[in-house]
Amino acid sequence: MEKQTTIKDIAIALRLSTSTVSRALRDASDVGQETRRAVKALAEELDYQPNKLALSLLKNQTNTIGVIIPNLDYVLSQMVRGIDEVALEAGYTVMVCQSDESFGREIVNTKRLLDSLVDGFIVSVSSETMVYEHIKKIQTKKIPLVLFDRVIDSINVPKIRLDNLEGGRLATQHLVDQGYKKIALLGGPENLTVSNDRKEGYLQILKQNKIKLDKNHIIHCDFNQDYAYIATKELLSMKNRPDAIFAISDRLAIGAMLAIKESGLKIPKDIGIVGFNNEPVTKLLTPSISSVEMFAFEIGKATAKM
Amino acid sequence: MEKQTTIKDIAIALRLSTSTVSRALRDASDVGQETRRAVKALAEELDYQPNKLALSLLKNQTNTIGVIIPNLDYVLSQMVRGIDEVALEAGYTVMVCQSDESFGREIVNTKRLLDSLVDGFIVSVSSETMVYEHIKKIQTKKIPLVLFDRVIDSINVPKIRLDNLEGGRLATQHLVDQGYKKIALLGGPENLTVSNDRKEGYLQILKQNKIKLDKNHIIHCDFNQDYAYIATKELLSMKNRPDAIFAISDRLAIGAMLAIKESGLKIPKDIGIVGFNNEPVTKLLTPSISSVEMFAFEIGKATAKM
DNA sequence: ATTGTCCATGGCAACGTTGCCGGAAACAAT
DNA sequence: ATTGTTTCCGGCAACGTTGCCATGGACAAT
Repeated sequence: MEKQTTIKDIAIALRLSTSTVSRALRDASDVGQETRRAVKALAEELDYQPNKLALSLLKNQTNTIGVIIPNLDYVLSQMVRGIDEVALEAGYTVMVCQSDESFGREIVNTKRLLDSLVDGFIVSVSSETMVYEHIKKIQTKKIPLVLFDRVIDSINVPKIRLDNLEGGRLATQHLVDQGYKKIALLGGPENLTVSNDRKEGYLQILKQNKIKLDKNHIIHCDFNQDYAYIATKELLSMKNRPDAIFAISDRLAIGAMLAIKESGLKIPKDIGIVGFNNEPVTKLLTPSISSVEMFAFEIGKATAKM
Repeated sequence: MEKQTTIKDIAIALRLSTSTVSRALRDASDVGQETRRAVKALAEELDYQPNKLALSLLKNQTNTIGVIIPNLDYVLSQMVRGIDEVALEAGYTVMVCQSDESFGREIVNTKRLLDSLVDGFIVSVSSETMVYEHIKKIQTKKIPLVLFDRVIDSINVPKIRLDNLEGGRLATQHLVDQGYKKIALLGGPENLTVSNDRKEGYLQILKQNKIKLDKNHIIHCDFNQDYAYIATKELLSMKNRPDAIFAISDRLAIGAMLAIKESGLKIPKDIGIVGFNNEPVTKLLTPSISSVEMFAFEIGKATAKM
């Protein structure tokens, strides 16, 4: 790392003071025509880049926003892309940290970003996260914070998420419409609002259609394809085997389909399935999982704007 | 954003000098037992966090590494996860920027990161990138740089990539072994080494097996599912229709399969297909695309270590 | 000739931290 | 009593930048 050319270098070369150079560079008033020209020319020649660190220190503002997400699956990637986009335009840079669904990592990440003095936080909590001290800490420091996708109800900040309740209703209704009667739910971790809202929608629709619920047909598992695979195997081996599955995310749906395929059952003849999230690959699946639309990219954009 | 408590605050409260407080906090020598205890206690109480900016300015070191990638598809996500992992352990934070396959964006991003004074760069160039001034600039500033996945041959820096040549050979051989004779290539942009190496492997295997090549069977397209879909349609409508397709990435393979499915042809009876990259969803496809294994995560780790 | 006004520029402090040097106090050795 | 050696601490500069105030010269108005 070579040392950058500084304002001082220019000042010395031109026998000026740093103040004058600073003003000349910023097109401020109170600078002579001639000097201004000279300064700018030399700056150009020496490839002068203002030192952001010094500025940040002075202004106590880093022009950086920290993003903490549990992973980089398709949906979140899209969101991040959206965030990135608006941040770029607004002159901010984003620091993305993955908690990898681990609570400990999430803590470390917030800590890091916190003392990197980011100007704002955008967080989607990990599935392990059940204690929110670290999040609250962000608040007490009065740093802007937005929660997205996975949201914590008990914390009072701007939140962005899908209408998961409605989504859950739609997905379930879709299966009901196709005539399935014993619809199982492949859910996420029980503490996640995303998952619970979708589940609530599912329950509502069952009730509305007077379908009796077999409690064994509700399985909670991690957001993990392999887990879903195992869970589905279990579902399929039940005496009262479900004839349809509502998987709370596409990733889970994929695990489920693998299990179904292996069991020799046919979709949708023997068993129906519906996912959530709308990853593009799902188009491929035979028959296509009817995923609920969700414009992650747009959502990311909206989040970042705040 | 509340103002952080500084070393000065502690100094004043304890009627000490900032130097002493600084030393006490860092467990340096030359500090009395008693003072040290007092300082640490107060620091704890006031929740003191050292200001990284000030430190960075002083040391001219930000403990940050910049990552520029064209997108966040499955493979790159995995790589980023790997990078993230080692960076975390090493006490670095990563700034991920997506160029979105746009040359302009890539330039802006490098510029941003450059004057954020990152300590190192990890770059995978966009598919549009054909001029490398911005990359060279990183070099002239003597900032550590590693190119990965998509690599530029003409630049002399550490590079990390798959053995794409061998990968291309394996994939093609796989199809040959299954008895296909007219193997088409669905390639990426022509300026990308990744793509070209795989293509080279493909050509080698055809030659080795004395399979004559129909030049029309080689199609270059963007790394884009829709484009692959169109290209495949074209392939399928040829007089001399290929009986197998080697898609240079899984994403392209998916596009191709969509087109095939629509045409009513059956895989693998009527037409064979093989992808690259090993996205996990490909397990699902009937029959599974035999993707060449690639441990993106490990690769990301290796990259970051350098 | 004195005063006032304007313009261009320089000087200094500040942001939060550390590194280096100097110095006071306490005590031991001469 | 002088000198030396510790031990603990404060002062100052520096990192690169900007904001504020001071200062000097030129020139016009009195």
